[in-house]
Amino acid sequence: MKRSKIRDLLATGTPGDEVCVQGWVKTRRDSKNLSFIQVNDGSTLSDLQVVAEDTLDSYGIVSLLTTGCSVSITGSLVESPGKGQRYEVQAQSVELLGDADSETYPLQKKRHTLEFLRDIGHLRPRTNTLGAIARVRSTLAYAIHRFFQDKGFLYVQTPIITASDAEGAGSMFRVTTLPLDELAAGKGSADLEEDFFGRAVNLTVSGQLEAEIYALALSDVYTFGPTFRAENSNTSRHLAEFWMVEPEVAFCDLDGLAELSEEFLKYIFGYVMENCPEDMAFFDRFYGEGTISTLQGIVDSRFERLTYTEAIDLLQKSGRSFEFPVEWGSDLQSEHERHLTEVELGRPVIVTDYPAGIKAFYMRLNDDERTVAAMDVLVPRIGEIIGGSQREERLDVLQRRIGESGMDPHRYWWYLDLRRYGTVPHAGFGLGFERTLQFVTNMQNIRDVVAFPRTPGSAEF
RNA sequence: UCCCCGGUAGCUCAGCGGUAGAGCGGGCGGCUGUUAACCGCUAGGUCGCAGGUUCGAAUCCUGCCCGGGGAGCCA
Repeated sequence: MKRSKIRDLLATGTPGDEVCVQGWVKTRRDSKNLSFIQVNDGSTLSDLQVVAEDTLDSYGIVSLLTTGCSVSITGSLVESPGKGQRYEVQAQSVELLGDADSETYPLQKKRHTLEFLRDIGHLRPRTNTLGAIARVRSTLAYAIHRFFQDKGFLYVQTPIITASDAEGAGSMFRVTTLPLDELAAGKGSADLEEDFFGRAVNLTVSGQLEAEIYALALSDVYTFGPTFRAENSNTSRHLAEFWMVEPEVAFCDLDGLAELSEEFLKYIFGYVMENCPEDMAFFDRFYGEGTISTLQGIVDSRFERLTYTEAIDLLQKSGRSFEFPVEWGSDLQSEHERHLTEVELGRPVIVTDYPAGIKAFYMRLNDDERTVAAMDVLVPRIGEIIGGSQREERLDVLQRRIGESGMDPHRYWWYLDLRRYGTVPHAGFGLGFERTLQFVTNMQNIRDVVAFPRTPGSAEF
């Protein structure tokens, strides 16, 4: 008999159907002449309740089932007389596929802390929380592709190994085939020309520069791939390996980019709420009431627009004392960002036109020569969720900005060529995928919204 | 990297100088169309590691390791 997913059975099954379900036992409860087996197969948050009567040939097997066992069960789908579920399966046969010794199996039929679950990364996707995250994460990724594909954006795969030191954004992971053990032991000297690529290369910290190449040929593109930062940062919002979404749009200015980012966020949040209602209700219930209403509020609101200068003004007039001073020319701290979006406005805000001195060289210089056409999208509870800018498309200005940043223009020869030949106004932004997922699910620690977190000193699974 | 908090049974924690504890989970038994089931019994520990102080250290001190929260950096 063909196996059915529990999700499909609960959604479209009809009483009387002969079905086969396969999955993992969550719990088992015995009654006088029967046993209730909660089975989950990951297709949905809900368990399926299987009722096994002691007249079954395989009842001997049933009495051995413990949390974590994998099973294959055939029976008939019936309306459940009990509370808590509409349907259940009246078992005809129960097969044990894989045992799980209850003395040693780490997952118990009780709630575990997220910290403990991180230590058993190979088993934690079997929990309600990590399962829900996996489903929402997959749906969110799909929503992102769908949004851009529907708009005619091309999905481009930018390199993971790269020689371009994009924007000097922190430490990079070096990629090499040189014999590090021997070199460390003092045998021989490191010769870069002997290295695999004949030069120093690293794992990418951003696909933006390469995405610009394709935007300046195919108009609208986006990347969605892994990104690496070797920063020694130990926080609930940082990973050494994370995924980033980076649209790059030709013939687009800062206003157009702001419009795109607002439409984008509303779309993906709406898509997840519509397609993962059960998982989202779970997060709302167990990880903070208001998770859904906050998201819905964002979808329904009009994002506020503020220039950086106006934002500074607003913060200074707020009369509130901050740990870090508010003054024109220094970057907004997360306490400032959260005050703006949560207290002052109560909805998402797009802050634009930051001082040139605190932003990257490639951001387009405004006519006032003091600010650049940069934007951050700030949302309640998280702060910055998107950072982007209109790019500097004027060759002479870009050359000057590279020089002022103390960088070597020769290393950016191809980036400058894009301005030398057929340059056009263009703009793009970067969205941290895991941070977005954190925001959607209300998970407090980024290590719980990625399957296999890479953080300083930790890469077990 | 800096600041703060923590590491005791499988899990969550109490104990904070004088013989190692609870709840949950596990095992066994009872009861029951149950659903975080319920009731009883029971097993289970290098008190993170290494030094030190003390008659005596889970408890006090030092160093290290690991985890969490915050900061910086950012996405």
